[in-house]
Amino acid sequence: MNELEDQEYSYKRDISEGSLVPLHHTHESPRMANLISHGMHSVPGYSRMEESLREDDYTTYRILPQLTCDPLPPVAHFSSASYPEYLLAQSSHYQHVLGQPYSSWPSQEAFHYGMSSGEICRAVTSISSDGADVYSLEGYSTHQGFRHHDRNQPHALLVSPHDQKLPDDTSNICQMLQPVQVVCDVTGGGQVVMLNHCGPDQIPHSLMTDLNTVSLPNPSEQSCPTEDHSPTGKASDAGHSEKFASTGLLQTHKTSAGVTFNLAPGPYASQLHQALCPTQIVELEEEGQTKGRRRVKWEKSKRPCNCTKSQCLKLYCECFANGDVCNNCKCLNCYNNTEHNLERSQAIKACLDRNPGAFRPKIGSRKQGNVKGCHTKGCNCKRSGCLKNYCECYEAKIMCTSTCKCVGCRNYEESPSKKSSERDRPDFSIYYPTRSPLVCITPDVVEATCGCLLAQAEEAEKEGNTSAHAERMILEEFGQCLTQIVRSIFKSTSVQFNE
DNA sequence: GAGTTTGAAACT
DNA sequence: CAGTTTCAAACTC
Repeated sequence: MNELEDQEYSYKRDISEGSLVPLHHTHESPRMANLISHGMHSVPGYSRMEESLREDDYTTYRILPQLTCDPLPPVAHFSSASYPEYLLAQSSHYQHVLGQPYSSWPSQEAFHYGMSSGEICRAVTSISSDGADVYSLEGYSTHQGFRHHDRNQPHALLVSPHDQKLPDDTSNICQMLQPVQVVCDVTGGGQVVMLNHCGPDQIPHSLMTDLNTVSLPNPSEQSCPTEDHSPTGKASDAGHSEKFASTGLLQTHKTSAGVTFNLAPGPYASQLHQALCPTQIVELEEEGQTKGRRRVKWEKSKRPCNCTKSQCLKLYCECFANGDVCNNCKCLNCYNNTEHNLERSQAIKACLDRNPGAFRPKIGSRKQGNVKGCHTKGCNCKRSGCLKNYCECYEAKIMCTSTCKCVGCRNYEESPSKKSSERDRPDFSIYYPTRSPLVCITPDVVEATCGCLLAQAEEAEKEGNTSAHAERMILEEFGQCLTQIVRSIFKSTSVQFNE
């Protein structure tokens, strides 16, 4: 088997215990109580809930998948992202080699439940009372048994001590210790992201119907000489936790029973979730099947960077900004790889210190009427008219909005310049978000109008036009601005506007 | 492919 | 927070 084949992953069709869905209930949690009262049978694929232990005021519930009789629905799908490497600063899972079922699976595969997991999500979030939208829970388990650890650590979950058993039989790899992280986004329609530290061998086949992933790093770049391939993966995970803890991105906790678990702080969990947005997901090509295994090939679509001075450790680097390690790039002196984990982690931390939302997608979630969402910060273009790819809004195929601070913007609905631009642009028909209607002439509108006029004056000057021609251009621009303002006002009041 | 332009990110 | 510098992508020739 060559190295390329080593990159391919095989997936076992069957596991006896399935993926983990840690749920927790405290007596203070009416949401969980409500969930229980309505029965967890509504959770697809999970039909049996057991009360496993009772300690202090807390009760741990365990949901065991019954894959044989309650398969997960066909809509279920996973996606994965490489961003979690930021969270856990581990070497890549892409080193996993077929035929070594006990080799560690040191990095994280982010498995995103696109299934109707609202119930699961609500259950998970019910452990916390801090009102956050995104929760990140991490621990180790074979039997899905997490329990609340500390009242002061609402996110902290601990695995039951009995889950530390390791298998005697190599064929029974699902009995292995299964480190799992659950990220739950309440605002995302009840999405649950599970980060399996273990190999995809342990993913139920029924969950593999629509598997997506991000780019596959080159094994040579991903290799980590210090990586531990011990059968249990415990040493690796512990090491990774330490590395991670050193970056401040992950807290490592230990139970009285000696069981360790990791906890990613909420903000990073949020970014992790957002890193799973479809824009960063590429196709996974299924190559074929062998007995009980799926063999897949990961396809890379990430655009290579050409950084020369940033060491690919600043947001100038697209790979870094997207949460990817550089792979097949043309960059020089690159540190955005697992060989420079320390530098990379420090750089990530520095970016997050500067801007906690640094790794969040710039294109926010869709809003009313918008097909593709809007730029969260808005652009600041001055000379491109927002009709070139310099403009982040234009590049993302979205209209500029009132959030933008651009000057001389043409990237709005029905802009004459934009119309001609659209003709040269493929797939433009798929986006028709509307510019936020300006229902009155606010100072912002005045400022924007003046900006347009100034831009037009600059353009006239640049073209060496006569003052009369420049004047005419500016007046025409003013007319366009007025037309736009009036049209927006009429549109917002649903009154027909005839030019 | 080299040089220029552009605007985001980083820095002061 | 504003102004300046750095940077890499987009663009032009």
